[in-house]
Amino acid sequence: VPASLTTTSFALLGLLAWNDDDPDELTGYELKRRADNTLRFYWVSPAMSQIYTELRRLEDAGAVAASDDHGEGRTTRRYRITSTGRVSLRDWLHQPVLDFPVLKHPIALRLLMGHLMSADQVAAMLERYVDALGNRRGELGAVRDMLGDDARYRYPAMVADWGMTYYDAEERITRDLLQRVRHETRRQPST
Amino acid sequence: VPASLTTTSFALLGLLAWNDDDPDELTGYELKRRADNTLRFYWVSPAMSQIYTELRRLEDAGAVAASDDHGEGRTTRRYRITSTGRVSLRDWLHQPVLDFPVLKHPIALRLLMGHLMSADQVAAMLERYVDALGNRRGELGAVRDMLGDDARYRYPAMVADWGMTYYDAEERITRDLLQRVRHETRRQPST
DNA sequence: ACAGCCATGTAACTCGTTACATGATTAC
DNA sequence: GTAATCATGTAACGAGTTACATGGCTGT
Repeated sequence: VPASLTTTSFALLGLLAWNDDDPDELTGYELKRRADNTLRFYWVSPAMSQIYTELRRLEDAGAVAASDDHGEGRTTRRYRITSTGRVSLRDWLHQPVLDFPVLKHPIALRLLMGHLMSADQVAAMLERYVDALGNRRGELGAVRDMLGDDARYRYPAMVADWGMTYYDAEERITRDLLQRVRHETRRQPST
Repeated sequence: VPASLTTTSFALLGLLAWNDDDPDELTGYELKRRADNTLRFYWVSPAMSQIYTELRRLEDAGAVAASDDHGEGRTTRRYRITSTGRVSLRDWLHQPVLDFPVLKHPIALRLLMGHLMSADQVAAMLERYVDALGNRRGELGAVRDMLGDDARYRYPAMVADWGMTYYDAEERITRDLLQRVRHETRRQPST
């Protein structure tokens, strides 16, 4: 018995609390897409199977309510947040944040062992990372554009801006490192 | 049977490959401290129990060799990287990096649901985060100072510089957000 | 004498993943 | 007709955590 809700549970619950007035009724599938547009950049976008598992847990906790939709043939379940769910979510938000952000940075990790690679290899790795950053930044930019300046999406927009600034900073740092690596290559040609 | 080595395995193996000439012989405990000074900031510093588990796995894979140290009374095991280990580590570094960095950012996550909090609460959260960032930045700064400009620690120093720049950028962004939240508070006093 | 650090390990458990299985609906 | 997308779930597994257990060594 999993007992209590995790941060990921609350993250998903938060996605169902987007609108105060006209509450969303989402399928697991739709919730996954919403997670891909938001959670992915600052947390984790859980696998589909995990989404369904969490929804079941949230339902057991009374935080969401499901309604089966026996349309024609296919049955879909739509979930909405309950008032109980809103209360727990607010309670959770009221608690002081204990954990510092965790970064799992495979490029930084490898750069730590740069002395085991050739300078060219390090440079190639960093260049590929700059490309990947550009892509990511583009994806987040698209999300940001979708949010517009609608007052309802003020906070999601703020977080998206945060993310974009972060990616910009990251690109700058990486380009600097690239120069540093290339510079030292020139001075000490071979490794 | 766990089969193959993970990124964390290679991260720890990399910590044992610090010096090419005079190879380190570390206990699990010492390895943990080294991880706390480096891996913690860009990857994860595994729990003690995990360190011992990984060392056993690396030993099974022939990547490290252990020597029992029956001093007086207490027996300690010291691990050093083997030539096989160096080869696997190099092989691993030669592979293209497939994964984009993963960020688990509890503050950004909560900010996403800012509309469920009072502006004061959001501001307080961000202020606490700025403090925490300062602490972290200080810790990393101490590590950076220890590395100095020794050519042997060039790459670790580069990564530490990266991290410090990152924390600086993060603090700037957070302060901006803080202003944005306070600004909108003035315009729309209560929530 | 006692706290705090050094040192090693096992056991239970949780989170989340991939792989598997199934099938309806929609667009071309 | 067939590929892509929508939709929902189960099963096996892996990585890593916390809790537990044990004990030596060091400084005050």
